[in-house]
Amino acid sequence: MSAESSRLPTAPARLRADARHNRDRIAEVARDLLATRGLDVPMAAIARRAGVGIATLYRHFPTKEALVEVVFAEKFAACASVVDDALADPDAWRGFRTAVERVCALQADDHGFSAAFVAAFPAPDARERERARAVEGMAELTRRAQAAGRLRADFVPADLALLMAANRGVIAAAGRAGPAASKRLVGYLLGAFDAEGAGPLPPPAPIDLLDAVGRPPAPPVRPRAERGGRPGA
Amino acid sequence: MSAESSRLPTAPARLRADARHNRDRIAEVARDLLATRGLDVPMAAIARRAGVGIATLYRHFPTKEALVEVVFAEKFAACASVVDDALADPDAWRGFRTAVERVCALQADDHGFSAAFVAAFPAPDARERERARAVEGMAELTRRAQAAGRLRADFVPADLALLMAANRGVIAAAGRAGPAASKRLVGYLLGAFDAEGAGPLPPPAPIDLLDAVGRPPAPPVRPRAERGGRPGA
DNA sequence: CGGTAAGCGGAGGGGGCCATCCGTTTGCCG
DNA sequence: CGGCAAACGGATGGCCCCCTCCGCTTACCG
Repeated sequence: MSAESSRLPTAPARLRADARHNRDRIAEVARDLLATRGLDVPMAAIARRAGVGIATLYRHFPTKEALVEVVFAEKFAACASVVDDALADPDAWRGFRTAVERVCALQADDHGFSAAFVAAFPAPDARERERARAVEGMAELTRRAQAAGRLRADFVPADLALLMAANRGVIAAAGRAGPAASKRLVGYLLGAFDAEGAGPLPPPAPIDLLDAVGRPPAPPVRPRAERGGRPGA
Repeated sequence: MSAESSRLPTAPARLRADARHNRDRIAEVARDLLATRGLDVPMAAIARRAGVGIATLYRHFPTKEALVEVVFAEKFAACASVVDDALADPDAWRGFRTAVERVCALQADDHGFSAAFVAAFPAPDARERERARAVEGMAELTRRAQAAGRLRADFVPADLALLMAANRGVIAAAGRAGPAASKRLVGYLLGAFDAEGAGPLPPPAPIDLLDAVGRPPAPPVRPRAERGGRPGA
């Protein structure tokens, strides 16, 4: 955990003070916008809100992928540490349950997280290994919880992917209510996974059917030209 | 159910034979491509595959929205009739369960369906009323199933939206395995909804975590220019 | 069979996005 | 305080998408 991870070997390690400041500001803004509006946010928007030109943004992060990778690195780490915590729990079922809840909460708190979890991009090897370790950790939690007899026997690790995919869908649909909706979904599914039957449930979240089923991502205002009347006139 | 629904009042009711043929072919191709590749499929792709020019496509369907609306009209109807069937079932819980299963299956069979359910667009009034009726029908199924004591009391109609959103996420993530993954998710959730505890479960579907969490929609080949070495050459 | 309008196809306008180029400004070191 | 390289920013190119315009073809009707 040194203050700053190593940089590309060819790049100069020292940045001018203003450059460093801009870089940090860009990362900060990107974190916010990516979490709020997802991966679709244009680079130009990030640059503008950071108060820098587009060129500056691209100088610090040669591609959008690179920016996303950097921004979500910490989320990765959080995810991995959640799994580690869970593995340390002596109660296998509680460990499994809290790991699921916390990972799903990470997903819900950050619109871009899911999409960037694997970064969608090649992903550096180090990150890739970290991811693999987290996945293996979840599989281990699954085995333990099943051995403890609390997780139903027909549960398979792929069901975790199912869960996360479902969670992703709910978050995308619920908008502002994402975290609440996610909690309720997870509550239902953990109940379904539990060999001993259902427990209490998080409260319902106001999620609309239109959203559930696929309202367009962001139809703010479409002042497109009139149509209908032929151009004749 | 006349052979052809009424047309716009200003448009000529009679089409030339070739025009009619082309229109049908376009609709057919659009059905296929929208179901397979989702709403993102470009109009040009539809036109090309239908063997017509882009202008022809736009002459028959003045906007992409209009095309999607027409193409998914029948899916709407199928959805509504599923609810009607379920309402006719004397066993309230079975009606609820099969309605959920069948609607989710509709979603799974057609990538574009979710996104087009409300068409994302204003949607004609008739369609809008149909949709509202279906929603009300589902709410009624919910009440009956709860009255029968088989659906847990803390279930709320919004949980149906939750379910469909989750289903949407799973389908988007599972790709080819969408229908299987959807079935398993629905199996879990119906188990969680059931006041009497879990039943048997559909088999697991091979869904990868990368997909669950947000692999890019379609990264076929990106032969983009090299980067990495600074432009300094 | 011939005239006419309905129908056709492709080029291109307009917009959004990612990424780059180049003239200008500015922090840094002596 | 002066000079230089590092850093800046806006304009720009390329790509993809939706949609429209316009000259040519072809089905239909008398």
